[in-house]
Order: sequence, then C-alpha cells, then structure tokens
Amino acid sequence: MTADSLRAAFARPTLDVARSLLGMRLVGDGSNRRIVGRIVEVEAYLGPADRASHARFGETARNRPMYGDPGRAYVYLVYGMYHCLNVVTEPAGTPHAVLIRAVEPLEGVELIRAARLRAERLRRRSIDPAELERVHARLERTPADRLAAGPGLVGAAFGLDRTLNGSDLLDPANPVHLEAAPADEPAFSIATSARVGIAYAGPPWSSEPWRFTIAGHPSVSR
DNA sequence: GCAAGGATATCG
DNA sequence: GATATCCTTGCA
Repeated sequence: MTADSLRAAFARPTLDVARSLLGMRLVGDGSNRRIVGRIVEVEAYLGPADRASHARFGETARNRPMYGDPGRAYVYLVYGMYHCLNVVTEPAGTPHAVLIRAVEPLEGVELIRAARLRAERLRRRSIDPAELERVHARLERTPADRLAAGPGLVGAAFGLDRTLNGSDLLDPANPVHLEAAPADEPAFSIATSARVGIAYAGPPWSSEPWRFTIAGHPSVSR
C-alpha cells in the first residue's frame, strides 16, 4: 500500500476508520528496540456537533491538530497527568479523531514496564524511595496484557507527550507510528458500547455506541 | 469511594 | 485573573 492510499484510508468516515484501527499495530521506536502494541480499544469523536469532542468549541490552540491531515497525531493531557493519543481522521479541516484507548503489548514488554515506571515517577511531586519500590513491585506483578489497558496507560507505555502533536503516525520514521496487522492474523469480532467518561456531553452524545473493542480481549480497559 | 494534578475553556 | 471541569488511575 502506498503512502497516499494509506492516507486516503484515514480520510474515510471516522466510524469506519475507528473499526479498521482495531488490530493495527502501534509502534514506538525507542533508542533501544521497538515497542509494539496491538490496538484493541478505540473511541470515535465526530467533530464540532459531537458534544463529547474537544472540537465542540471550535478550533483552539489545544485541538488544532484535529484540523490537520488525517493520519496525524492529536495528543492531549487529561486530569493533569495522563497523555492520550488520537489519530486524526477525515480530510483536513474536518476535526474528527479516534482515541486509542488500549493496546495489547506484543513486543518490548520490559521496555513498557520501564516506561510505565518513568511515567509514575514523573507524575509524583516527591520520589519517596519506599513508594517508588512499591510502584516498581506492582508493575512487576502486572500481567503484560494489562500494561497498556487504558488511554492514560497507552500514553505512559509509549512515553507519549505533546511534542508528538501533529506528527505523522503513518510515517515509519516517526517515533510513534501505525502499522498494518499481518495478513495471516485471525479474524476477530468487534463489540460496540458507549464512550467512557463523557457523561457531561448529555444525550444523545453520552450514549452513542462509538466505542469499539476486540470482543472479549483481555487488554480492554475496565 | 476519592485524591492527585495541571492545562483548558469560560466567565467576570 | 479566577475557577470549574476534565476522553483517568491506583490506592484507601
């Protein structure tokens, strides 16, 4: 697939793009070796009319990347401590995006554990050694399946921050990018549900079934 | 059940 | 400039 046709795939209707992101690989190229996660949970945000979308107030300094090219990144900080990754969809000027909510770690599990520990250290005001050791022990006990089972955890696992805003997720040279699933990967079924954490948007937006998961997958958030 | 934590949008 | 709110997580 050429770069242009891949780009065109992300310019398609956001709900279609969201479903097709399931199973794709999120790849981080650290200084050491690759981190690879299989996308198992996403949510679609459908522009200014969608009262749950960051685009609901129109274009601002924060959401500007949503107005850019499809296939690029929109990264935001939520609750003051978690970086969340979105893939921009639809043609430039249409501020739609898909939030990557969870991935299944496939490669670089120990690198992900190290990145999770770094993130925990960063978001604490003090670094009490005893507490740090408790966090470390907890991460060692955490099954690989659960290391990136939530949008903030995806950000921590891949060391994401807002410097990635607007970067091209379809460019293999980008520090974080997307890759297609292997052709021989088994089929899976897709479950739909309401989006998480957006009650403030009110009906009908709070109940639209625009959250998509690989049905029954252990790495889906709870 | 709730605190942590900081940027953001909106209001005065 | 002040403040309410937030596409969350981990521990009490």
